[in-house]
This record gives sequence, C-alpha cells and structure tokens, in this order.
Amino acid sequence: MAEEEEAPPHDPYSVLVRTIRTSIRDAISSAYDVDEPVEVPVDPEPPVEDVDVATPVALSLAKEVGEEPRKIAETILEESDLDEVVLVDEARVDGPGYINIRLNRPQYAALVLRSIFYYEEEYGSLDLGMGRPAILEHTSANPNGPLHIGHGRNAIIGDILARCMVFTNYDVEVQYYVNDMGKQIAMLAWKYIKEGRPEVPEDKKPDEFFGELYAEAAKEIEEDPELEEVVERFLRSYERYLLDEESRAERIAEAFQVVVEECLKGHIETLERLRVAHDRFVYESEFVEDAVEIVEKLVDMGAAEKRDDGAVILDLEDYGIDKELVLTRSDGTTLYTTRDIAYHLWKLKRAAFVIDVLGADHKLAVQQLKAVLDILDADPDRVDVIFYEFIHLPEGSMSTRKGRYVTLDEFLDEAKKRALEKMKEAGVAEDLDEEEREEIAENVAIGAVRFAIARVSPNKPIEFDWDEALDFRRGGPFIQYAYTRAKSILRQADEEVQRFDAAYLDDDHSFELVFKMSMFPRQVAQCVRKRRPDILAEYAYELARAFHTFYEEVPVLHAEDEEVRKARLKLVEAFTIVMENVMNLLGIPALERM
RNA sequence: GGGCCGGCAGCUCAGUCUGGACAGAGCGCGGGCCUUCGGAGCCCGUGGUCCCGGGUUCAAAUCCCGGCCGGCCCA
Repeated sequence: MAEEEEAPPHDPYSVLVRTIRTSIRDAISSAYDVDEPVEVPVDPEPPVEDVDVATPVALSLAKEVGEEPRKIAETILEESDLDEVVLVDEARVDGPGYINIRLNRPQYAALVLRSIFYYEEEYGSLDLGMGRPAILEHTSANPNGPLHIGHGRNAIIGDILARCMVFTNYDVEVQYYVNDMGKQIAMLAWKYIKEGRPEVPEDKKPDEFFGELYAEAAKEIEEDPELEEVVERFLRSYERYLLDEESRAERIAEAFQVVVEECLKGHIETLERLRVAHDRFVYESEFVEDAVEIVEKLVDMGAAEKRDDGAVILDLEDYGIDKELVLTRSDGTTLYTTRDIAYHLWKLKRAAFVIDVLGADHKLAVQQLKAVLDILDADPDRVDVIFYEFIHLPEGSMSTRKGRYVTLDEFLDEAKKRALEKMKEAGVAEDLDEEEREEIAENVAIGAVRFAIARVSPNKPIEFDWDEALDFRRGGPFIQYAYTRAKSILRQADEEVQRFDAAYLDDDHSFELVFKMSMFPRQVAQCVRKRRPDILAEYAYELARAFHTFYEEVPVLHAEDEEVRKARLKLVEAFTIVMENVMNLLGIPALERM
C-alpha cells in the first residue's frame, strides 16, 4: 500500500543545510560548554575533490573552547549523528579542521528532482512577501529624448526585481514616474512652439525626433543665456496653469503635454521590445497641489522657514545634511524634490514597501527626501532605494543634452544584426522562413542586451564597449543555447518517462547539475533580499555552464543502459523547468531553436 | 574642501555584508575535441604585489584607521 505522499520541500538545499546545522549544533552543545547557539556556516563550493559541502565551524570555535581546531572537528563528528542523516554519505575532518561532507547523491538527487517536478513553474518561489503590497518604481526617464543604455540599466534592474518579487509573493505594482514638468521639458516645449509645433515624421520614432529637437534647444540656450529666462517663464506658467491660477497658459500647457506624450510613446515602444512592463504611469504634475499643501504644513509645524524673499527652505542639519533644502522658490513655484515628497507620501499610503531604482546621482536628493518624510512622520524606512552607477561611453558619460548616447533601440538592433550573422555562419534554422529567423534573432538580441546589463552589480560603473557587451560567448545567448540544447534532446527522445531512479545520477557532471538546480530557490531569495539582479544573472550563467558540461560529457539518448537513459532524460527535463523559471525572471526568452 | 561608490589576471567581472583550505569565471593567448544528443559548445594549459601603508586576528581580498587613483553628488 502506498503511503500518503508528503509534498516535497520548496527549497531542498535549505533542508540539507538545516539538517547539517542542527546535527552539528547539537553535537557542539553536548560536547562543549558554549553559551550561545553557534553559527554554523556552510560552504556549498568547497575546493576539495569528492566533497560537496563543508563547514569551518571548528576553526572559529578554537578560541572559545581552547582546543585545537582539528580536535574540535573530530569531537563534533564523534558526538554528532551526521552519519545517520540520510542526505549525508560521509563526513570527515580535513586540513586545519574543516568538516567536509560528501552527500548521499542518490538521496539528494531524488529529493531535488521531486521538488522540481512537484512545483514545476513554481519551483524556486518562496513566500517572502506574504502577499504584502509593494510599489516598485523604475525607469522614470525624462521624456525629452529616447531611452539610452543608462535608462536601460534602470529599467532592467527594476524589471528583474519586479519579476522576482511577484514570484516570491509580493503584491507588486510597477510604476513609471513621468517627470513632465522639469526644466528639460520646458526647454523642449519652448523649442517645439518655436519650430511651429512640428509633426513627428512618419519614419521616425517620436522620442528620437524630440530628442534631436531637445539637443538643438539645449545648444541654442547655451549660446544665448537670455533664453534661460524664457524657459523659466514657461515653467512658471505651466505650474500656475496646473494650479488654476493662469488659465491663459493653455498653449504652453499643450506644448508640454504633447512633447511628453510623444516621448513617452517612444519609451513604451522600446520597453515593450525589451519586455519591460509597467502597471501604471504616474505624472509629476499630478502632485503640484499636494506639494503646495506639504510646504504649508512644514511651515506650520515650524520645521520649514519662509525667508523674506518668499522662498521656503528647510534646514536638515539634524539629519547630517549640510545643504539646506529649498521647497519653494522666491517666485512661489515648487521644486522637483517638493513634488517627489508628495509622490512618496502617496506611495507610502498605498503600499507596505516602496522601492525606487535611481541613478547614483540621486543620492543626496534621496537623503533629503527621507529626512523630510521623517519630519512628516511618514516612515522613511519603508522606502528602499536601489542606486546604480552610470554607464560611460569611451567618449565620456552619456548626455541627452549633448545628444551623446547609445539608445536602447540601437543596442538591440546591433545585437539582432550580430545574431543573424551568427545564425547564417552556423547554418542554423535554414529550413525556416525569413520572418521566423528574424524573430529568433530578435529574441536572441533581447536576451543578449538584458543579460549584458543585468550581470554587473548595480554599484559598479560600466564602461560600455560594443564587442564586450555583445559577446555571445559569455552572455544571454550562452544561456539560451543551453536551454535549446536540452529541448533538442527531449524532442528527439520523444517519450514520456514516468518512473526513474535518481541513483543513476551520481556521476560528477550529472550531480553538479542537480546540485546547481537545488540552489535556485536560495538564489532568487538572495536576489530579492539584496536587491541584486546580478546575483540571478550569475546563477543563470553557472547553471547553463553546468548543463553545457553535462551535455558534452554525459550521453543521454545514447546512454549505455535503459534505466540510466531514463534517469538522464528526467534530469534534462528538470533542467528545462528550472532554466525556464530562471529565464522568465531575467526576462531572457527561452527558445526551442536558435 | 565634504559625502557616497568603485579599484582583484593584459581586458571584463564574481567573491567583501556574514574573516577560514591553493583568490574564482569569461575574453585573450597556446594546445586538443565534429563516425554519438546542435561546435553560439566542451576539455587541458597560460596568466594575479586582490591600489598602497599600517592595525585587529590563530587566520584578512573580506573587518578598522590613514593615503592614492577614477566616477557621481554637494560646495
């Protein structure tokens, strides 16, 4: 009679670690007199042949206990019940006192595969968010030109994080904050009117068109500083218009709105191509009234001070910020930061967590923002900002103003071109028609671009280089190719394996793959907790590498034995499940053919 | 001048939070693997004062202090 089968663990690696920890901890407390529960670090990649996991715990205990580390390790092993743990095959002491553990590979492989097949597309998903609402804001580029690769970094970091948070049960709303009333927009609106409100040419993306217009405007204004005042007047008029104080400014308001909407249209088109989605677009101009109220409140509280010239300023020295914050200019208009405070108050009311993805140049502004939120008793700790460093071009940092940038569209186009060349060179997919080949190349391009940007940790500056960014050998295509190879095996096997014995997966390459797959839930959790998409990108790469090695070294369809063949087919199938989940989180298209 | 971030192989980067075994990958360079599942791949080799100087520790790329260089922000 079959027993009632228990659901397998969501996170087999954690089960393993917990078992080992408990066993060692118990051994320590029964052999030694230590007051606090001991931290037992577990190393999943010990540098020793035939060892799967290890712990240096005996080394760190040496001082407290006053014994040689090796001796401590031996005592721990004697006292512990590690040899009775099913997942452990052998535990021994090596080197200066490491406890090295070889796993019971058949047992562990069986556990891992059971989890993967049981949860399938949910494998890797731990309940970190418990359904709590979160607002994640990213991209939020000024609508005065096309998105360049710097914005791409923002969008991709934000998008991967959003996908990971949804996957780990956060109730996420992704927002794009449209900066529709900054000085840059005023410059563009001015130029737009000056040029007689030109239509966007048919053959041009609107953001590209207005980006060029903006660069021209910036140049003109630089050459004739008197125009600065004209632009300032535009800005004032628009803000008063929004507050119903100056209804005559309709023409100006309309110019603002046209340029913003057109540029935004272009942004969305690019983002869709890159598979980046937003749930909601929030406009800065919606917060003008709230901003005014907040300033009044801060003055009433006595926190902010109204100077003789009419400007309202806030002293933040108590927060370690020497620079005083201007909330209202002497002409009565509010500033970006003031409206940003209003926006954040609004977000905090609607969600348990607020996450922003911002360039490193916003660090001071965020410090100020958080200080003000604290003054307003609005819980700044619930606002978490992910900063990323800039992407530089060989000729300097990117600038919309100077018209010096590599757009995301160009980046994708170049990637696609190279993918097509590669396909031709490899003579791949020749039986498909032109359109299908284009589609594959486009998907390879998306994977290449997303991976190139995601793989670098956010706080590291990137020097952009075409050949390096589009190196298919260590990039998205490498990952996609692993998946494609696996799918190709499954297609040819053309059989549905039901029962199999994981004990046949104990050779080094198969087991390495099993072990890597078992790390997936943990990697997702790390990515969410540390807000570091690069962790997941790195993991995807390692998983792909483990598969490529397995593929080259271990025959599946031509396995020496029918039972071995079945087990390996299931391993390949499990790999496609895990890899598909990883790729979904990274937004890298999974392809049957490429 | 102040604040934040980075500096590791010729190049691009992991590892630093939570200190532990010879510091890991990829590119490059040298050599091998297409009579077996797709060579956008695999294997072997080459290559490092972990920016410098002190300190803490049995043990430092990792922690602390002081410098240097680069980026960003503020003045």
